[in-house]
Amino acid sequence: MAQHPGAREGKRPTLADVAAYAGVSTALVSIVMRDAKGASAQTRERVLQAAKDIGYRPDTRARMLRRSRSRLLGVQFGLHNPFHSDLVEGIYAAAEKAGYDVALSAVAPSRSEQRAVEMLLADRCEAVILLGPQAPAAQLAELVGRLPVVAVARRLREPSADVVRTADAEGVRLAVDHLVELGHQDIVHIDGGKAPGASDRRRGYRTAMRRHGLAEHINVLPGGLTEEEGAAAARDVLTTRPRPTAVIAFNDHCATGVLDVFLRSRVRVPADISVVGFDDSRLARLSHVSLTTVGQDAARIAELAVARAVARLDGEHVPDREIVVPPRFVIRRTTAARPG
Amino acid sequence: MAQHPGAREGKRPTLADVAAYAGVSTALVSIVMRDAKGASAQTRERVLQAAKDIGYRPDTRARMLRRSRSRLLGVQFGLHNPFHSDLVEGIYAAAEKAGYDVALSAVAPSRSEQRAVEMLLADRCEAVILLGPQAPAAQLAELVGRLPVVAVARRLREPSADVVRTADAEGVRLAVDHLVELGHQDIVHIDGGKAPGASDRRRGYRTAMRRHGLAEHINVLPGGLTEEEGAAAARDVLTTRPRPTAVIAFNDHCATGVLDVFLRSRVRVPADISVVGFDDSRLARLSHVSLTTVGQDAARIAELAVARAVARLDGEHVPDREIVVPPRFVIRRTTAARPG
DNA sequence: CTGAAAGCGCTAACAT
DNA sequence: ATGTTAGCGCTTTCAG
Repeated sequence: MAQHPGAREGKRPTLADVAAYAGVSTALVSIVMRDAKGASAQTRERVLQAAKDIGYRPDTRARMLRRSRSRLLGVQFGLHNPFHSDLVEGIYAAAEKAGYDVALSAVAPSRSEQRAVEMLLADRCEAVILLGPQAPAAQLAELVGRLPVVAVARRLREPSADVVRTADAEGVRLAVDHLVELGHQDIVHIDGGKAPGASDRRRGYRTAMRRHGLAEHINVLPGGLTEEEGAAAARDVLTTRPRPTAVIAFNDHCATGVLDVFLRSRVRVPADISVVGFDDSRLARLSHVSLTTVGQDAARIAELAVARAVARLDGEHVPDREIVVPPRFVIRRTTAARPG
Repeated sequence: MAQHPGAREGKRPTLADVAAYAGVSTALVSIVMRDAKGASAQTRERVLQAAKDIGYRPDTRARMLRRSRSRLLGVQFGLHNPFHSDLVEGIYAAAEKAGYDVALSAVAPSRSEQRAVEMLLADRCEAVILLGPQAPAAQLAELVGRLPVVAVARRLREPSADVVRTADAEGVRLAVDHLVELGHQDIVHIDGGKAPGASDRRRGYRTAMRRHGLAEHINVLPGGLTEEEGAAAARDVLTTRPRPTAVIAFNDHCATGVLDVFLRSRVRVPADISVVGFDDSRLARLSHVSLTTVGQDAARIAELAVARAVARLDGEHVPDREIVVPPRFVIRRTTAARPG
């Protein structure tokens, strides 16, 4: 026996039902449901009770349709990316404050960015926020032609879309400064290949090293975004002579892989070698990891991205396409003075 | 200068616009857009071209409204839960095959299950799939009164909702069997407290131990779902005398915390002590982790959950409320023969 | 403060 | 094969 016989056609209660039940007009019910003014406290009460009685819930779709505004912010995010999860959480909060709903569309190995964005468009989102988009600039530009687009954590050279990102280069500079202060010279960078932000971080590393007169110690090892790639690179580090005394990894995940390999190889962190991550994700904060890292302020970035999207929708004058958020350097327990 | 002047009021092209442009009726355009029959190949071509020319995209909401079916499956998931990410990916795929769209609603520290479900209801999802819901049974039952509900990875004693879950108890039994075969006796279980599945896994552990005549070796340590909690429990393990030779952790995350502490304490895995996880998440598969674990088949669970939701919507006769998916035991490199 | 009525963009009968 | 038309559930003037 089906529990929801004809769930397909099942008519949920509508405004009209509530109106009939409460003995008022649909318009009045609408007013009450929207918390608009124009109804006496008494009527309001009665309508609310009626709605509750018959289990009425406003229909977002009909509402959107009528208002010809969806008040919907589309968010494209990497399903398996913890940093994106943090951002999404912040976006939910910021959007609510701004009076917008959020439509999520995930990108995964089996679901392309293209598809993800299509859904968002079909849902009539008024603007989209793309987290770490990999789409070619041309494609983004085309999208910008249709609606406001905010790209997060992705640099664009001729920004067609708005961009909110962390000052990647500066973040790495902070890391280098910190390590140099601790006496390190042989500081190696495990990079992120062509991931968003990777080239900036490489550049920041090289610049900072040079500024400290450590040009000859510059050493960029190919890495990646995953623990696996970090682990592989860490093995390279261990065979490098002279052996580096400090490692700046592309991100926290990568750094975790590095730590793991060092641990297994009886290389002590931070006594023998210091390790710095990037993101200040949950991972870095785990007490047994306690990773020194460059913090990206997910909450702030999320807030700014939403604010920017809303500003565009409100037709405000927006001076700059790009918002660069300064990183915070978080010193924990994986960095220490150079050994010896 | 705003790039989207009046983006608010900006009228996107509608069916009528396409119709006018192509010089046909809206009905015909509708037919073409839905790929329904009733239009000549020639007209079809012309309409499609017109749509492309003026950048038309069907409006999902209006479509839903009119069809009085949304063909929308609501999915509630834990934003920071990697296993849920795997499930979501599978659900996208399965839903598409079944001709449904997916509406995602995340649960996070700052966003309760209650809120998440509210959104799904407001969006007029026809059915909801809840991943690892923590809501009390009564609340679920109430929800079931409104629409078909499939709870994934959560046991219900008097299932009001449909349930798709892994045979947790059996999974742990497989782990115990494996360890006993390797000669282990002092096998400790780090549990998951009141997380979904935790009590089943505890029970499975106790039962299996007893069946092997190891009742006196039963030892359940309070743990949790996170690396942090796993790490804390691992410290307990190290102070237990006689020291256990094997650990079955609540899940892979927890096991990772355990591994980390062991590594730091110079306790070799698997030479000194064996470790087993649960989930077979990405984490377990990382080459440098290579965790022996009890695999939950995310793809299959996702598929079954969608199938069940669709079956309910189709008013099919469904014999059982509960679908229990057998676990796969995955032997990697964290288990070995008992030392000595 | 309340009600009647006109659509929002689309689909599905029903005509032609 | 194509056009006409009546709503889906809601919001929003505009009159009472």
